[in-house]
Amino acid sequence: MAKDISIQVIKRLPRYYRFLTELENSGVDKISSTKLAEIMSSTASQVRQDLNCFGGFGQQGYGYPVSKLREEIGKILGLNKKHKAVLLGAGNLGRAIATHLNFDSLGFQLSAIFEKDHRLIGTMLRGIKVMPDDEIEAYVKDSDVDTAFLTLPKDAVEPLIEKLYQLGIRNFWNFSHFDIARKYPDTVVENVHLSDSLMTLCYRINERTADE
Amino acid sequence: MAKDISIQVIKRLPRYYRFLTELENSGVDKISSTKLAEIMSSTASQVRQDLNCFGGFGQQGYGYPVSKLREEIGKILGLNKKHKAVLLGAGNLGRAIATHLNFDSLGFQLSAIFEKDHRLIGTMLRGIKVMPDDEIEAYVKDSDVDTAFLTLPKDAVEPLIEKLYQLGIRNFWNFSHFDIARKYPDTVVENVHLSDSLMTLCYRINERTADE
DNA sequence: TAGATTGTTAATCGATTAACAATC
DNA sequence: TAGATTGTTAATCGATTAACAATC
Repeated sequence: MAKDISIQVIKRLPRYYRFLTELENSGVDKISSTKLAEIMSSTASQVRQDLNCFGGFGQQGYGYPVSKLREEIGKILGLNKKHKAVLLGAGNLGRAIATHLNFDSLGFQLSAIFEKDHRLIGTMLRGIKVMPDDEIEAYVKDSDVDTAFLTLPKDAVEPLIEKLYQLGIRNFWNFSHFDIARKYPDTVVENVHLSDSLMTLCYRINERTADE
Repeated sequence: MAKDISIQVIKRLPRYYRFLTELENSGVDKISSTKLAEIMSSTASQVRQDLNCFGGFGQQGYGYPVSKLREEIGKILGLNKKHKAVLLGAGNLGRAIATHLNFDSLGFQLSAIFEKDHRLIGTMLRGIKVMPDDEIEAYVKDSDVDTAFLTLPKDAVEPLIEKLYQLGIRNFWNFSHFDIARKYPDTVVENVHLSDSLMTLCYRINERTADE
């Protein structure tokens, strides 16, 4: 189906979706590529190119219908799906994710949480009881989990990842520095490297200061 | 100084840095662009182009000295600097960041933490006492803080951001959905949008599944 | 010296931007 | 109809890849 949309376009879709949601909530019902570009810090040309990758959602002489466009982008992203996911790690980061994100509207269903630390086992997060991490295998075997969220340090992910792979999990939201995609090329891995982001910030601050 | 290095190159630097650190720790003392490319899931050409943006760190016929290269990239990123930063929000996400990241080696010094929730005020994080958020102004005025880490929701950032700007803070590590750069074009903003990342994962999972 | 591997220029590829005809 | 704005093709720009001379 998808005729090779570039990753750059894909990475912009969540932002379109986010801004369109805001527009819809503030009662705006149509928007031009020019206005949308302004919000996106982009150009009208790029907006039209991006949206036309997926079909003509606009109307000439009028613009794009906000609500419809938002819905379409949601469908393209597949947010209506419910990929069953397990969260590994109920430390601060795991808890932040479990409590702040609304998985149901992001294409996932968080179905279980596992943790090694005994003090955290049995506590509740978003109505889900934190389970001991040696029960992962039994749990995943009996369910159709296809995704794992990894909020564990690299050292903890390393010995665990093979088991997850064997259990058939192929999709990873990875906060650790373990390079999953390199070891398992047939997986889908979205990395969130917070320290990389901070280093980039550092560079950009210094660059700006140097310019003056 | 910096002669307009593209953002793509900059975003790769933290990864080079990370892998070079690993190589150094495992006792490797030289590496070729070919080997480094393999680790980076890149090409030898790109590695050489990237590194040559900043000068000739390699030696023909030999390769790149791991330790030296790592050090140089650290300098380019400015990790030796210590930008004074305050963390706003000591919820799960704020605590995760405060406890997991080693700011000192990432170009920053976390100097204070502020929070609204009374139950968290007075608790310690990494040796720093969480302060009430109405003391931000007095604190920043007397210090040379130039950076803020924002782990608050959009609604909390919105009324706060003007104050931070007035206090002279121009650098933001922003976890909220508030669009700082759009309102204040003369700031440096590094956004971490976790939900965008998750939506991208969702798309890529569906795309992969559709291909089969 | 011969072999290896960089530094750097040139070629290719892809993404962004511009332009404009189509059309609401 | 006239005005506005999309859809889409063409032009430009920049990034990646390839090639090879320089050199350790």
